[in-house]
This record gives sequence, C-alpha cells and structure tokens, in this order.
Amino acid sequence: MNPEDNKSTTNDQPSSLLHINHMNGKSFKTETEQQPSSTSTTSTTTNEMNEYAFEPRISSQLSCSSLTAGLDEMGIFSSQDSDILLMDDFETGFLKRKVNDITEEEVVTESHDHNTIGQQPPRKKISTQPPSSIKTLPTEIKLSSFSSQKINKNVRKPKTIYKIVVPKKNSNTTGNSKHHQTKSKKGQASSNLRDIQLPNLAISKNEREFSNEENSLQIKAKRGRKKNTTGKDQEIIPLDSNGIFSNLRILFIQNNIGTVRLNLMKEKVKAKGGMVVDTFDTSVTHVVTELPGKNVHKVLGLLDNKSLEGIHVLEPNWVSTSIMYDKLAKTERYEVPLYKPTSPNESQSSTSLAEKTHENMNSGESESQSSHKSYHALKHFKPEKKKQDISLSPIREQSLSPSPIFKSDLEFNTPSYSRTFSSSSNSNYPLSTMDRNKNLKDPLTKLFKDEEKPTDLLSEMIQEARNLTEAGFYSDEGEYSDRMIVEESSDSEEDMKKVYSTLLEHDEKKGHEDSSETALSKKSQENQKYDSFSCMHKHTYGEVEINPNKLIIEKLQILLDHYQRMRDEWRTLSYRKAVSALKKYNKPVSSYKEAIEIPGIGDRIATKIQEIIDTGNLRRVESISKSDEVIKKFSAIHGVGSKAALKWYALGYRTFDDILKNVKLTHAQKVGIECFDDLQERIPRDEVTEISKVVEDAAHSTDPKLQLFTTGSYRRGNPTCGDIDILITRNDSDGKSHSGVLPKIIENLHNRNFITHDLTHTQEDDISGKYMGICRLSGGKYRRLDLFTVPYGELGAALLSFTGNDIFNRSIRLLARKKKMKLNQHGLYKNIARGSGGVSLNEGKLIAQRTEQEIFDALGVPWRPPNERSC
DNA sequence: ATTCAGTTTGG
DNA sequence: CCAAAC
DNA sequence: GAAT
Ligand SMILES: O=c1ccn([C@H]2C[C@H](O)[C@@H](COP(=O)(O)OP(=O)(O)OP(=O)(O)O)O2)c(=O)[nH]1
Ligand SMILES: [Mg+2]
Repeated sequence: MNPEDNKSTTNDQPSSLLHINHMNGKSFKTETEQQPSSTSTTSTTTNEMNEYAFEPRISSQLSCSSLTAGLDEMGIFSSQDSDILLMDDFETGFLKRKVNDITEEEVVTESHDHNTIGQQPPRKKISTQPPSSIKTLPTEIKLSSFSSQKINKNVRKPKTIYKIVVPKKNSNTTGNSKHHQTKSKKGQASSNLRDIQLPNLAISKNEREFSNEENSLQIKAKRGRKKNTTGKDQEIIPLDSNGIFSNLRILFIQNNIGTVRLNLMKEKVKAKGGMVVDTFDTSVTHVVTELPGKNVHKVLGLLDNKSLEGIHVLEPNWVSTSIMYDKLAKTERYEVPLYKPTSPNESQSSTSLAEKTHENMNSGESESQSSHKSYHALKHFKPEKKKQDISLSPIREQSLSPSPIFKSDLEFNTPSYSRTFSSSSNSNYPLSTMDRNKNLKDPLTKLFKDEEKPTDLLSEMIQEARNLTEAGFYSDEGEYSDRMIVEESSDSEEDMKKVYSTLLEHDEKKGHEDSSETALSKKSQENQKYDSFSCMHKHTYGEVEINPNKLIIEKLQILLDHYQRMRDEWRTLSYRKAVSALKKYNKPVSSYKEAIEIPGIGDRIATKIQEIIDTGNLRRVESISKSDEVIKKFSAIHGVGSKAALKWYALGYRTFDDILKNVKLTHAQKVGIECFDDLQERIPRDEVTEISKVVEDAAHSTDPKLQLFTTGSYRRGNPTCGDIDILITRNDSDGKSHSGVLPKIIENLHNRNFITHDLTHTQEDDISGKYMGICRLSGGKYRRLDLFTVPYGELGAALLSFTGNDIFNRSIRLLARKKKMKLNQHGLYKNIARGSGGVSLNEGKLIAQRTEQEIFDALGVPWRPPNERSC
C-alpha cells in the first residue's frame, strides 16, 4: 500500500504532455485537457449547443405545486380498511426478549488479509467486508442466504388502486386547536400545547439509536451499508419512551411496501418509541410485511414458521392505523396467516387484504421454535406471485373515531405554516443576517440545550394529524371522501405478464443472434455491448427551455427529486437515467411506444410519459403530499440528508425554528442553515471564474508552481454552477510536491476573509487532501467551495473524477467494472477480482492515471471532452 | 433475480 | 458504523 | 425503476 508503488511507476512519466492551462479569467474554455493530441480536436470545440436543453436541477427548485391532493404515498397509509381498533395492550408479553443471542457475523470482518481496495495507499484502512459472513452459522442459516429463495415473483406489484376513505371529522375536539404550531420564532414560548405535558417523553440524546436498522443484511451490495453487528449490539434507546410503539421491536420486510412508505413508517415507529430492526431474532416482537404468511419464514431465513409463533406477523396497515389513531391497533385484524390454506395451485396467493381477511390461519401446530439465532432478513423480497384479486381494497367505512387530537387538527394551511416556508425570504432566518461571528455559537448552543427537554408528544400528535390532513385524508367537509390514488407500482398482473414475456422473447432472440452471428467484428460487438452506457455517448448541457420534452422532463424531475429525498436510491437512479436520456433525445416524444424505445425508459416511465402527453399532467406528481415540501426544505440544508429530514419530520418538526430549537445539529448543518438562502442559488459562471482566481492567487502565494484546475460543472462548461470545485496539484519532478499545501492555502483564504466557514477539513493525509467550506467574495453571496489536492501522477484520474458529472462517473466506472477493472480518483486498475457484494478482493494492477485520455483509451471509451460529460 | 461507483469525513 | 457529501 |  504505499503510495509510492504505484505512483512511482507512472510517475516518472513526463508530465510534459499535460498542458494545463487553466482558468484564465472568463475566457476560459473548457478545452483544457491534457490530452494528447489525437482527439484534441474535438475537444476544444465549444459546445455545440444543439442539444436540447435543460438546466439541471432546475426542477429542484420547483415545488410541487399545488398538490392538494392525494394521499401522499409517503403517507403511511394505504389501502385498506380502516377499521377500528381499539387497542391495547396486548402484547406486552412479547417485549423484550433478549436479543443477542448471537449476532452472527461478528467475524471476519477485518482480517488483514483483506485487501485494500484499490490501491490507495495512504488511505486508511479499508474495511473490506468479506463476503457474506454466513459462515459460522449453523447450517440452517444458509438457507437464509438468498439464493435459497427462489421465489419468483414475477409479478411486480400489481397496480393497486387504493381507495381511501376518510371520515371527516368534524372537527375538533381537543381543545387545542392551535395546533398548527405557530411556532413562532424562536424564543417564543410557543404553544400552549406544550403545556399539556405528557409524561416523560424525553428524547434520548443519543441519536444513534435510530440507526440500527439494518444491521445485517449484507446482501445489499455496496451502497447499503454493511452490517455491523460486530460484537455488541448497541443499545437502542427509543426516542419516545412512552410512544405507542415503545418496547416493541419491529422488523419490516420490504418487498412490496414502497420504500417510500416504508421509510416513513419506520421513522414514525422510531419516533414513537419503537425499535426498527432488520434482523430477525427472538427479540423481535412484530414482523410487518405484505408477504403471504407462508413465505415469511423463508424471507427471514427460518426453516419454517414455527419460529414465528408468538410473534405478530402483521400487515403494514397495522402500523399505519396505529399511527393514525396514536394507539396500538389490535393485532387480530392485521395478522398475516402463517399457514395458508390455499391450495398449492399456484397463482393464488395474493396478498390482498380481502383475501387475507378471509383466511383463517390455520394454526397448524406450532411450537418449538428453536432458533435463537438471528438471521438475515432479506430486504428485497417479493412474493411468489402476487396476484391481485382485487384491485380495490375494500373499504369499510366504519365510523371510526380517531382520537380527539387527531380530529382537532384539521386546518393546516395556517398562515404560519406557509409563511415559514416561503422560499427565500431571508427574513425568515434570522441567523443568516446576524452577525456571523457570534451568532453561530451563541444562539445555537443555547438551543441545543433545549433539545434535551422533552419533546412534546402532543404537538407531535398534532403534527401527525396535520400531516394526515394534508395528505388528503380529510375532505373539508364532513363526510367521507374517497380518494383514489395510483400507487407506485401500478402494473396490473397482466401488464406484468406482458412485460415479462416480452423480456423473455427478447432474451431468446438475443441469444439466438449471438450464437448465430459470431461473424460480427469484434469491434462492433464491443460497441454494441457497451452502447448502453451513457458515458459512451455525448451528453451536453442544454437549456431547458429549448428541449422539446421540457414538460415531461420537469415532471419526471419532480418525481426524481422526491424519490431522492425519500431515499429510494435505485428508483432515483432510474429516473436520473430516464431524464438524462430524455434530455438528449431531441425530438418530442409523442407516445408510449416511442418513449419505451429510449434506453433508460421502461414501461413505468413510458406510461407516465404517455400520461403527460395526454393530459399535460402527472397524477403521481400531484399526489406528492405537502409533507414532502417540508422534507424537501430540510434536505436542502447542507449536511441534512433524507435520513435526518425524515426523522425530523416524523418528530413533528416543520420549520427551521423547530429544528434549531429541538435538534442537535452537526457543525455542517448549522452552517448550512446560516447560509441557507445563498447556498440555494447556483453560481454564475463568471463568478466561479472570479473565485477561482482568488484561490489561485492564494495557492500561488504558497507555492507558485502549484497548478489549479477548476473542475466540476465549471469545467464541463455549465453556465451556472452549484459550487466551486478546484483541484490542486504540483509537478513533482523537481522533488517537491503538493503535500501539505492545502492547510496553508486555506489559512491564506481565511485571512483574506474569503473563506467564511469550514465544513470539512482533510484528515491527515498529505498525499491527497480534501477541503469543503464556504467562501464569499466581498459583497457577494456565500458559495460552497471544494478544494482537492492530488498527486501529480494521478492528475488524469483526478480530473476525470472531479469533472463528472456524477452520472458520467458512475457510468464509466460501471463500464470499468464490467471489464474487470476499477476506476476511482486515483487511477484505473485492471484485473480486479470481486467478491460477493462487489467488493474488490485485490488491488488490481494500475494501468492508467496520468491523463484522462489514457484512461479513456484503456477503457475503450471514445474521448469525451468535459462538455460532453453532462449525462 | 440481480445489479445499480467509489470514495472521504464527521459524529 | 452510519449519514452525508463529492 | 430499468436492464440484464
Ligand atoms: O456523487 C458524486 C458527486 C460528485 N462526483 C464528482 C463528479 C462531479 O462533477 C464532481 C463535483 O461534484 P459536484 O457535486 O460539485 O457536482 P458538479 O458536477 O460540479 O455540479 P454542480 O454544478 O452542482 O456543482 O465530483 C462524483 O463522482 N460522485
Ligand atoms: Mg460542482
């Protein structure tokens, strides 16, 4: 792992090739590049603007318009009958069973042999996770591993239409009508609500508790975390020890439950005292799933259902309903029968509610549940078949009477609410205008203390109620109002069959061709093979207005942003690809058929496109509830991601004041809030040029031989940039290097009062440094600044990496992976062996890092100048 | 059914 | 180890 | 959510 190793080899190479010019004032041209000749020609060109347009991120600013309606899918509710529940206690019996009996994998984790990943010498250790750690567990566990389940769910989620009926409540009640929290600005003693104190609901300060989700589950490949569990299981302290879910350990099995809904549900459960776990073990008190009962044990890796005895296996609506009434719903109605009487003749198992309600569980025998071990739960598991018997879930309107509190809060569009989020007015954020020097710590620290004080359950409930209201559960009037919502997966079984059969055909056909046509030239085969990678094609930045598919793009972008906030990683990726494909498709898409032909656009999105074409609108967009608006606002804060935003939302916070008062913020989040308004804006290109000069100046005062490159969107030629990304290096042929300059440059910039806030300092690693902070030209706005220092020899890889865009990087990296190579900011490595989960098992051999060209060539990707990398 | 990039820093 | 960021 |  020494840096030296790799580096030395290539390093000596002349750097001469690189001619870097770098930012010259405005003129700038993206040309740059080091590139050896050949391709250079193309590069210099300015962008052809032809391509269609669209300004990135624009949409993010849009808010979802009026939504009104529908229930948001984020909402926790979904179908089904809303029956009543009375609840109670019941289950306390199940509580606490001791957990630990084994956490499996403690193991291996870091043996040394592991490989460091890629060569990155100086980097810190890498924990490589060996493949699954199934290891020691008793054989049975193996079953859990994945493959065992063969269930094939061929069918995706059927198109379900949920009909929601809500009683309109006439209001009120609970005297506190005030609910809408007028949380006035800080300081105010707000609400009376608070007066009503519920018993202790202290919030634990330990925030980590929340995270215990997924402790295990390694299956999830890289992006997900790997489990930990090593050793101790951390104590989980419920957020609200008196919450309705307190003392319960609930395992959610994700399959059909939309991840969006699922995540919100989990947050709510946690906010109300429950523990959400990902591993099944005997301490689990409730399992929530839409799977047919007979399959549940498989997902959990259990041999049979016996181990589930004594544990409630419930439909998701149990959770929703409980939240809705803020009381634990009786479980009976939501129990999922574990032994399905249904005949084996396939195609019957449905998860539909109606069906379930009819079934009785046969309690076959039950008894021993021997296992104490914990097993992995599969996260993405789908039922064998899901047929949908009923498209509409039965709705029983029974007079339910929600808890008083719930009812009382019907009005939601209170002025205070809307005012709070009015965009951009600075006035709302006092901090931003305050004296920077002191405000940061003073008020904030004070606020922190407040955090300790118990949160008010009542206000939380009110928030919840408001949320529901907003979500469209209540009509203004008093009676029931039904709303139909097309849920995310809206494919009917038939549609699915169609899809699958076409896929099959396709495959067959393909297979044929391949086998029959061996005659293709290798090259063309290669092209074909990798043609689907977006990095293989030019993607230039375009203006939105010009794009013939502007409307479609905007709508999809709204959904994209929404899914991103909801932390639905993969769906987000798909939407990004679809939007990207659409941006570069320069003629108007006029039909489903045309849309689905576009790579990256599949059935579901094509269907949405058709709807937009037909109606100019997309119901799915309209159905995003207002709650999303709040989450969107929170996530817009630098340092706040969807996890924090969802959690805060679940806790009932709706405004910045709420979080300032009640939440322990990280340093970055405080800064993010302070500079919130300015940071929401994109930076005009010319200003980036100007800022780059300041940094260059500071760098040169440290060492005149440093070379700087403004990368990111600036290098790609965008007219506006989200931040300023500057890469710094130094030709080390004279024996000196860039090492250690970063702190000096930063200090210099601080002294000039240019850098106003630090967000992240590089850790000691003098070979490569990374800094993130906020700067401001005098009289200007706050701007995010990122500085990176890299070894000269890695310049090409670093430029490629930091120029992006992110989609381009992911694409080209995926392509590298497919070729058994690995591309990162240090270089391109070949002969990478990967274990399960995609982890590199070896460092591979470094084959390119000095110039971008070298890397493109090694990958077989045609040269793409920066302006063609805006995928 | 599986996969979806690869990494760094703060807490 | 996770969340958030690039 | 799409491609494989
Ligand atoms: O998930 C990511 C995010 C960014 N990058 C790289 C590519 C990107 O171009 C560069 C700078 O990141 P930044 O977030 O600044 O994106 P940008 O492309 O510069 O766009 P923006 O105009 O929003 O700054 O870092 C990645 O590789 N992966
Ligand atoms: Mg940038």
